Amino acid sequence: MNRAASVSEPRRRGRPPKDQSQPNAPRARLLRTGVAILTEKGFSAVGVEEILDSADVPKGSFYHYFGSKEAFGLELIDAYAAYFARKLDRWFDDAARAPLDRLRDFIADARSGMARYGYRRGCLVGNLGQEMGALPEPFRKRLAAVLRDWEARTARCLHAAQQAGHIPKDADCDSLAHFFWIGWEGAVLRAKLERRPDALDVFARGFIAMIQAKERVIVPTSIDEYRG
Amino acid sequence: MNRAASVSEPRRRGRPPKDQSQPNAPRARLLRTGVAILTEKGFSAVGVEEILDSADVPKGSFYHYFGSKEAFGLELIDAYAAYFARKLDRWFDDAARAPLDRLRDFIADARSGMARYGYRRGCLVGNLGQEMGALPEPFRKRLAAVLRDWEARTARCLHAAQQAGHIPKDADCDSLAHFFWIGWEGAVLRAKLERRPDALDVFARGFIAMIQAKERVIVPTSIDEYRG
DNA sequence: ATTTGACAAGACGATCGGTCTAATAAACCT
DNA sequence: AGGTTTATTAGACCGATCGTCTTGTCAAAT
Repeated sequence: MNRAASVSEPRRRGRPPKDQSQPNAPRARLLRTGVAILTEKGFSAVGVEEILDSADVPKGSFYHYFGSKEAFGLELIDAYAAYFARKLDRWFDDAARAPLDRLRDFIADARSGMARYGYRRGCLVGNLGQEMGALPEPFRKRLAAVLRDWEARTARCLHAAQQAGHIPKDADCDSLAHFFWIGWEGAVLRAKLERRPDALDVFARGFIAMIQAKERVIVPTSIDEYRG
Repeated sequence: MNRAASVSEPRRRGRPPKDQSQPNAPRARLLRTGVAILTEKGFSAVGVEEILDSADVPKGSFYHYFGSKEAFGLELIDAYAAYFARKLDRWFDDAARAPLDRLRDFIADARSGMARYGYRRGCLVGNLGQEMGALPEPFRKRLAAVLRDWEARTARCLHAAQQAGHIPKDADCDSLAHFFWIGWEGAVLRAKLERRPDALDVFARGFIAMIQAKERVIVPTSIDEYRG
């Protein structure tokens, strides 16, 4: 509707916009740096200028690319969610690996990702979640939706494991995925606080053992009303 | 050594300090409101003035009672830790209840505590943990120590359950307590994000089922090096 | 060359952050 | 009472931050 037929368009006049899809176009740099800084410090603690400086983008440009700090924050969430969804798919859809190994692979990757930055960076979603009280309302829905999306992807992986007979037939994979992300965010938080991976390991081990247990461990809760 | 014989002291000169042990002496009010506001918004997002206003303490007084915002924050952690430790003991040492019921009681209490404020307030420790990158270093050790303390109290309760035969003999209660607090902080975060208690319920149920499982679920990790 | 629109530079003012100094209040002492 | 000592408060201070805006430069189309 709004940008249809961009191909046969009679070519707009004036300076054409930079190809902002280039991975180091200013706009993309701002998003990348923004994610890096906010995963470490959160939203309220960081001023736009710090991001500008770090991304080497002139201050005058910020409000050319983004309408406000809030709008920037929302785009940051989207960018992070997209990046992370790709990552999840990369691990969870790797048909060459057994489903539960895919989960283990993801966990190992996340672990080494935290190690790479000295356990100083956490999860953007978890970070902003904690700040909810100080954040503009639109953030809430967005963050909650992102987590539900990750849970859905995780649940698919668990279903695959179930079909492969690696977790019990009667396990409720959706609830298990929900449990996983509740606890995993806690583990990331803890690892960041302690600057060591122990929490990640403890939670991951516990979870994997738990889903393989013969006895039913998660009582399926009424997912019915579990909607945004 | 330092404040010995305060009874027979020859009475100091000058205006005597207000009795700051009174629960609504300015200093105590500042700590109370500080906890309330920071559990909602975090540290960096909140200015001292907001706390002063809300506590009805004049701005000039702040640096009479506390050396800086940072010093105030540290005291806040202590106050919260003390408050919470009392709460834990109250539930976990209730000899009239079966050990696992004590855990359930604590969970129910925390749940209704969150409900009371519309799921807008989380856990001070979790909140500040997320902000680590933006917080002065001293906070880290303090927060980590608090969590270890809570874990130790929880482990005692689990040991009692073990002795009562309600959880398997070979369960590693320390590791289980560790697992609990990793995930519980995640659940509080999630509940705050979604403004609903579901995450608390899901995690609590899963955990309780898990610790009762006959199969060993948590592989005891090397707790050896697990020191501040 | 000139137009057009994409982008950059950096000042701006309002506001708010944490901190500090000077004033006031409340006891005590002689 | 009048002066001394200490507790508490009022409000100034200065630097930072946020979002905006004016001005300038650049690249392509005409």
